[in-house]
Amino acid sequence: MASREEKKAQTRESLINAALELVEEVGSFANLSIREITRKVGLVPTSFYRHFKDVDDLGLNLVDEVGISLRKIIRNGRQAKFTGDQMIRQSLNIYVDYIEKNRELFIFAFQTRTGGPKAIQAAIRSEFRFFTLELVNDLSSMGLLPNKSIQDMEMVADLVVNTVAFGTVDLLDASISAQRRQEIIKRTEKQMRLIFLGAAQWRSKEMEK
Amino acid sequence: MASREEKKAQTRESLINAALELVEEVGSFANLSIREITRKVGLVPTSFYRHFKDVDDLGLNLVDEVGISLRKIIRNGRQAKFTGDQMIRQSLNIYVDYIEKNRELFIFAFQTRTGGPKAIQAAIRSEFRFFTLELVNDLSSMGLLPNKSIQDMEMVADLVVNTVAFGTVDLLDASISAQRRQEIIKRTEKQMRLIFLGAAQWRSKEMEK
DNA sequence: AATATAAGTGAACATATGTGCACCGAAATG
DNA sequence: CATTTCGGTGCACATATGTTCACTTATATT
Repeated sequence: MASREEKKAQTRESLINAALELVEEVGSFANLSIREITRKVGLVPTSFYRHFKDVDDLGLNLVDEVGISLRKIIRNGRQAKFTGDQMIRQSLNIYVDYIEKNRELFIFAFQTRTGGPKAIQAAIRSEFRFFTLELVNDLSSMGLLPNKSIQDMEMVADLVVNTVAFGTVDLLDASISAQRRQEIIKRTEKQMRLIFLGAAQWRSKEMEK
Repeated sequence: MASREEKKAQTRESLINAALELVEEVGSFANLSIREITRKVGLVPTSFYRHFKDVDDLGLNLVDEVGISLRKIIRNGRQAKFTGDQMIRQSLNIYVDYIEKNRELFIFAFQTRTGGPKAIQAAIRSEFRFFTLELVNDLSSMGLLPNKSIQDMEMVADLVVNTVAFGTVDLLDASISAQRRQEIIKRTEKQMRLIFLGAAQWRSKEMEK
């Protein structure tokens, strides 16, 4: 049977999941309430304090999960050695699969990036910053950004991350059709191709500041 | 002296401004309350109903203001005929000046784009969609995207808008230094240059789907 | 088997919210 | 000047919230 700490971990999970579902339903993390969350799980409000200090505390735990997810995506991308031409599409597919399996978590992530409690905003941004830096590593080790300064590599990686992020926001909208979904992915893929096309030519232009 | 309707318009403005300030302070539109807003203005809660049906109603009015602002930016950009090479920088400067003079409004805009009441989210996205389509017009009439299909022009315009939008989010952070501010602008400019560099080369690549 | 721990409970409180209603007084209207 | 309009007021109520505290009861520890 379940030990006490297993049981605890389990209701803790329930609380986190309830919070995520509410974020999607209500459309914002900012006004989640302890009572709302516990109600959804079928607990009494005071039980919440056995697991988290307050709602922001739970939020920071969500951010940690986002961080873990981002690292998994990077790892998956790395171990799947792609062939030059299909690399963009394949990487994108890995990413899309992953975020769709973690819909609510990424809705939370992209939402909290610009809204909600400042501490959580800062934490999320820090995770994305880390992700961007990892991408710089990968892009340069793959030889995709030859002869570029660190700043320029970061600039490109930043552009890539933001582009994909924006596509993601549309993609996570629950009410889109399968066709629209494909359009969004296609569009994002094109945008990434275009970025790398520009990046390949960048060196010369960089000078004329 | 002030007529009655002038007076009314004036307190209406106050309510809107108070709401915008609160959005910046608290970090989200989602949990603004009627009492909070009226308290800030120095009114009694019930007065709110003389101007808006509820907080979401006020929100939709804010979205309208965002729409107006975006149209002004487009217009400004159009009437300032730029020379090819400096075009990107000059357009960006116009934009940056404008959003910094309307800080709170754009914080609201970028925040509500992914969070908060769904109706408002939809309204904001619709405004940005319009902006993107206008940009398509401008880019093509400026001859910046020759020989491209409508879809591809939209794809590029979308990329430009999103890139600038992301830069904006960082830029509107109140606690950044003047130096950091310049870095962000510089980075965004580079990213736009890179995009147009890629766009110029796009035609050939487009085929190999 | 006796005891200690701690997840979940339930009642209670102070506090905050949305909103209806009757009211006031100054501006608009006739 | 008499009357109407209407932005702002003050009170009231129902409802929702965070958080405290003492409690139960199943699991761990001894």
